[in-house]
Amino acid sequence: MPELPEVEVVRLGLDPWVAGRVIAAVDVLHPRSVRRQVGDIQVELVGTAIRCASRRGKYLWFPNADNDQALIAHLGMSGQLLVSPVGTPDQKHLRLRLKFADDGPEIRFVDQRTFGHLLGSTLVDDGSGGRVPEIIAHIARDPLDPLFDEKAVVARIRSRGSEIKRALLDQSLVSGIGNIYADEALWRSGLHGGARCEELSLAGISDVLHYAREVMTAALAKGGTSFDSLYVNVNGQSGYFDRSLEAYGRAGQPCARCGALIRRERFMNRSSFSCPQCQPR
DNA sequence: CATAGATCCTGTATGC
DNA sequence: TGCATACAGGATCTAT
Repeated sequence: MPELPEVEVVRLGLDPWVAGRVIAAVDVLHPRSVRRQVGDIQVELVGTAIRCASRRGKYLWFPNADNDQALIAHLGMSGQLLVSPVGTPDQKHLRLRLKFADDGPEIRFVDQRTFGHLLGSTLVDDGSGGRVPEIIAHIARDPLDPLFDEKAVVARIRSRGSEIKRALLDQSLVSGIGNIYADEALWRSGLHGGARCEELSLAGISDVLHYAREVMTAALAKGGTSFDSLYVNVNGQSGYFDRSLEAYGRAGQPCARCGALIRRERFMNRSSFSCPQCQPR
């Protein structure tokens, strides 16, 4: 389940393999992986050089060096972007292949559950002198972004008429946080995800965001979180932050702070893990 | 407009 | 053993 740290690991791994390279072909092997693409993806991308690998929240994009277009990629739940030498046998769920004019290693999009996708997009002004793909202009800056405006985000969350966990997962408020890191940030805060935003103090919301940044930074330093082979870096290797999780996936195990048994609840059609003692409803 | 819920997908684990 | 069901969940779409 790639969230910000996992996507950043992928971005870091991809950057040296895409920067300056000219796309020679885009082989689409599964239509669902390009379901949001409107025009001909070949026409849009072939013959252009990639400038670098960029990221906001859980979205990646590769801006072209010579025009105002970019290739966007989202890993969804199970997407992988792998660097594969030409001739490497096709991976089981290979959905798309980027070939380059230098005949060097391909970038392959492998995605078991096909929640991920890629598409071309034009770049627009991001409001701070930078460029961002038009398609993801509604995605908020993430807590690791130097231009993340914490005060403004805290105020927006405070005025939300919903539970705090729902707000943390809303990528138009703050991006990059998914189910795992939301639960971890809430555990560190001692807040139950069902707490109403409008009943929290500004300082309390600020704390949750600090913890979110803290836990995602720690996860990034360990190469991200993965429970199985579905999340891997560009070399196919897994991160090992799962050993550091305090709440997520630990139902029935003792809370590291107080010893109470971590509980599991359903929320927004998915599992939430919390400590009944440290995080009362 | 803001918020809540349904929906897409496939491999693995579990229950009877 | 085999079949059915639950589960994992990000972001978009639809409904209220």
